[in-house]
Amino acid sequence: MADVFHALSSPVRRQILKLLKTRDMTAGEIGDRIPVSKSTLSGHFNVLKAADLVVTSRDGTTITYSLNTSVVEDVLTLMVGLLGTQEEETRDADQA
Amino acid sequence: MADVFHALSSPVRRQILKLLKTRDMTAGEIGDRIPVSKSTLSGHFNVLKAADLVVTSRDGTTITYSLNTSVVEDVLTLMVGLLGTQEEETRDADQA
DNA sequence: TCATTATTTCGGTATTTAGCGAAATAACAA
DNA sequence: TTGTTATTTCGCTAAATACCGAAATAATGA
Repeated sequence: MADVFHALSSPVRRQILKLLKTRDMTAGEIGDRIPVSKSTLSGHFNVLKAADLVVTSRDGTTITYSLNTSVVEDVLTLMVGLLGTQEEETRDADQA
Repeated sequence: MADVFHALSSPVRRQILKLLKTRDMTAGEIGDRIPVSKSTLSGHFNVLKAADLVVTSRDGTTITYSLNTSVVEDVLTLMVGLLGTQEEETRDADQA
């Protein structure tokens, strides 16, 4: 449960969590919604995984990310929703 | 309420908040308890102020820092207590 | 005004972080 | 085996952050 705070300190990572709050998504789907290279996104995934905020499951070549539903995580997503992903968000696709 | 998450991402800043949760303190008192230079600490104070997590009041030459008690802040300090300041904390004086 | 105490601002360096494109890995189908 | 799609790892650069000591600012008392 090491660096949850650090994981949450990035607007991009908060947006990833926000997307995953609506439903599970593959790395590619997330990539379609967040304007950042795949490699950069992969780095963010690693941070989120290290913080235990997301879990993955592989199905063939695609990897699906899901929020790690746990007590701590509940509190955190509550906060994400409470405070928004950031003042003016990265928001490039919120509902898409 | 801009970067609360960023403010919380530093172990030193989380420890400052933890200290202030017990009582208000002057910059000097906090300096006595956290092993970091006064100038560095001052930088951390700025981050905490920018995030609206602390407020100050001057009395002569001393400046006292207090937690900014507000709805958001309540949730946050709750989290700080819940998760600790970090795995192995900076903790050099918790009760001192 | 000069000295004293408390705190901040000012250079400066070192570490961390975010970002990229290209190459590597993984799973599978032909 | 070759090819295709999905994702990650590997250098790399640029920007942000943490840290320090020294100088500057602020408030006050002698």
